[in-house]
Amino acid sequence: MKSLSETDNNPNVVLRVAAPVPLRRLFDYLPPAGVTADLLLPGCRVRIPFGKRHLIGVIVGTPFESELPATKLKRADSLLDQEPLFGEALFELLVWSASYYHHPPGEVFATALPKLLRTGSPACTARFRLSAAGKEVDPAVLEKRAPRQFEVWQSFRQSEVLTRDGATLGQAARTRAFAALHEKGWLESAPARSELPTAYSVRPGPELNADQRAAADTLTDSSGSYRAILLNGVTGSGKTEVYFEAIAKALQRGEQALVLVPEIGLTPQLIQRFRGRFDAPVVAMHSGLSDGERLAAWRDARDGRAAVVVGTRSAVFVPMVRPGVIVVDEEHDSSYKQQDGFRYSARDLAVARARREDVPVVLASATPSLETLYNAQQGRYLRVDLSERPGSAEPPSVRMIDLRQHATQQGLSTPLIAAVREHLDAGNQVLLFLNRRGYAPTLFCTECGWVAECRRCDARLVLHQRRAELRCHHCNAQQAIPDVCPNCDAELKPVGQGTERIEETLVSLFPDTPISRLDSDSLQRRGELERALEDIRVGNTRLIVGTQMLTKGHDFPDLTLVGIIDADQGLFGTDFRSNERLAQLTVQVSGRAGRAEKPGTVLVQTRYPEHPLLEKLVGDGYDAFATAALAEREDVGWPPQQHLALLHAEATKHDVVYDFLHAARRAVPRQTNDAVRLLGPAPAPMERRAGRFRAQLLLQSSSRKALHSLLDRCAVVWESLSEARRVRWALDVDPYDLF
DNA sequence: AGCACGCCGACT
DNA sequence: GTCGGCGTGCTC
Repeated sequence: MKSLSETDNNPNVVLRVAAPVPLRRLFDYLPPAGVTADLLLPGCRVRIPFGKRHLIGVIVGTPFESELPATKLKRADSLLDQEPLFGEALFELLVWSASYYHHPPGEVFATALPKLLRTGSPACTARFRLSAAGKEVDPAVLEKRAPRQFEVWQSFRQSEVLTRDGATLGQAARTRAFAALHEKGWLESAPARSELPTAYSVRPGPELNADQRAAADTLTDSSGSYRAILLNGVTGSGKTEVYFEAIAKALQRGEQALVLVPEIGLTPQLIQRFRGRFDAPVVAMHSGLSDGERLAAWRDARDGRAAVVVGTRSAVFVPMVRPGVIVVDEEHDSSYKQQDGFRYSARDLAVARARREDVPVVLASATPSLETLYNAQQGRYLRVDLSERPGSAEPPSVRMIDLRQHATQQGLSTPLIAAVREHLDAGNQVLLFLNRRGYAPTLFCTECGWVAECRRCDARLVLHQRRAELRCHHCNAQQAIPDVCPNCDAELKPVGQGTERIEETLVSLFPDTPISRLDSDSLQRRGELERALEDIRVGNTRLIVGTQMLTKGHDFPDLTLVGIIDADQGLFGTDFRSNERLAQLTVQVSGRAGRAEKPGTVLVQTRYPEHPLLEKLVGDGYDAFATAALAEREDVGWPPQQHLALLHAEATKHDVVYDFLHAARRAVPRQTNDAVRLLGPAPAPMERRAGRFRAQLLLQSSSRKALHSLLDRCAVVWESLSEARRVRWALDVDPYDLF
């Protein structure tokens, strides 16, 4: 029998690996054959045998021994990286997020990595140069025999060291020629480049007004160490210019900037704006990238080739050699919360990352989330306000229209119609906002009361006149519009209004006015939104109706009137966040109204003008609304003062959902104190959706610590319940909504 | 999650 | 007689 030291060159090291499986534990392995312990660094990928298959996991630790007997340990297949994929701060953030969100660590790492890295692509851009043999090649012969190879060979001779994509020629030809040269041994690997620029170049920015200057100075004063800053500025106050200033300062020190933007905010125009301001490489990371593009952007960020990374939610996990500042634009936007799988908040993780990287983080919004306002109130974030609207004298005047007092025509009240006419006659533009697509939300039988309902959801089918169909907005099912009531053959009537119907009404009321509807139905193809916005910008479109798509976007130069067609949807929503969302939408849409010489007007239609939160919002503005809303949240025990976690489950069979949730509740140990309240199991606000029954168990606590210590103990138990196998379940820490 | 094993129903 | 349904166990 051979001694241990002969069979194993590092007997004392065990690899603790996060494997990409939905299990809340780590797996121990022996190091791959022939790999010395000093190469096995946390953050490197390893290929591992796992049951009958082979997976790629991430090393999270290298303890001296495993809790398991050595005989149980398998040997890892191979080490994929020579250096960790993440910097120390980012690595720690990932480990911490797995525990904070009580999510399987392997899935957390998998979420943080581009697909190609999950499947084994090299993390470093391989670099090559001509080998000794390659230099000996007779150019004339090669040129004659293989002109393509010659061309690639030439480019290597000129620049000495190149990446695979550095040579000339088109992609396919280049790859083939490259492979041929490599095959012949004429190319060899070159060492990785390590030098970083000491500064990225920046163009001079526009002149800032006093307000902006002061804000920008506060931001730049915070550079070099962690600080969370709420940059609160009304629409048009020039927030972007202010954080651009902070980015510029970072770039000048040779530091990178990470900018998170909402999903719909990352437009080519925005990227252009960044490229215009910074004369340094700007890379975009969003869902539209191919796998290859995504990996390239990831590598550029990690190696410091990218000075600025602008990305959506998942970009919060992009490694950067030398981060200098993190910005979260429109921090209140709900797209920062991932709603499936690893349910993280990119905004919250941006703050957590900034702390670990020891850099400032800027949360920018005209309508900050109540969480962020609360954090500012508590002194955890520094609040910086931008009150001025540069070049614009006055904020728009906001008034309510009491729908109980006025006649309406398809949802448009007489005073609203009169105001629209007045503003159009004055040569201005008008925008009407309604967060409901389609023609009518209900198709109703006038005789028997039948309504068209989705077979797979607890929801009504929405009538889409233009497409001549009934459509479910929750599962996307569609069907033909029946001519008569399927129940009693009587006439069917559309009830209520969607944007399509408002557009129709406007066409009949204002036949000579160019009208445009902006929602996801009217803008199916790429580029249509851009064209529609351009038509508005140059003034071809005078009257606009649309959904929340209108909250973001361009300047509408002649827009002087904004109408909120139905504020009541958000007033009594099932969700604790619905009034916050209503306020944010209203303020964001209203922000489009009014420019320098043309003050704006906002009209809000409601049946509840005396609703206290609406009154605050309309009368005193967003801040006053937020103060009142925060007080209300405190009274009822919702976030941000208290903390929530939601155990959500769904399945095609009703009973298995509740069986699981009851078992989960029973598995919660009796608390010594009742620091955590358990609510449910209760049906989700829409119990049946896309053919599945959905229910949830809500955990609520005033103590984050108590909530998390309960989850620490319970998550692994829930995971192992036999009932858990029959449902799709998810644990959502800090849920955004209670769907 | 994925993959194996094991135990009961309608089929060549 | 077997092909295959999904309940259950396991993954270092």
